[in-house]
Amino acid sequence: MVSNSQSQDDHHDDYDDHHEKPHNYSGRYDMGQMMSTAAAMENPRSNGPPDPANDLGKKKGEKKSRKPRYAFQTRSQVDILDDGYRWRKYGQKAVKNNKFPRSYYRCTHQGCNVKKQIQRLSKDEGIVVTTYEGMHSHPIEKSTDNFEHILTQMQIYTSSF
DNA sequence: CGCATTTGACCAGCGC
DNA sequence: GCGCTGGTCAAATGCG
Repeated sequence: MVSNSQSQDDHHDDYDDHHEKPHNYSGRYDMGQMMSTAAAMENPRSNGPPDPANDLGKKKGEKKSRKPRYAFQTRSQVDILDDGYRWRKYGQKAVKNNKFPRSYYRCTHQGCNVKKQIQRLSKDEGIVVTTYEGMHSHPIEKSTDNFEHILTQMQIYTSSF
């Protein structure tokens, strides 16, 4: 898409930075298990015909939207904000209004489909916006006994305010 | 050896 | 109906 060096330099300027503060959560607790059984979620990608006679799939009874999204703005130099969970990067795309790429992370827990995306503000390179999608239904496996980490997070939150 | 990360390509949705 | 963007997956590679 960006490969084409055609029009893509004048429009695209809807820069809405109406980010919510760490205290503003507009959403209800919708367990992100909507796709837990996604084990059957196969991808008819490269291999076109996965199951020609298989028409039972696609039980899209659930709405793919309605996913609570929590955005947090943090002042940090690194985008790798460790919140105590294990994340696996599954993609990276560039944003139109941002010269910095956006990183997509996913929780590596079984049954935990929590997603997280980190993006930097082109306006303020020192600001990192972390958007969490879904909720964790498992304990943190990180050693919380490390006071240094706690202090780090405390500083982050303190800086945020 | 296992896991996490990287890049490219593909699909779906929406706009016009 | 076509084009475009965003988003996700898949395979390969590197590192511990």
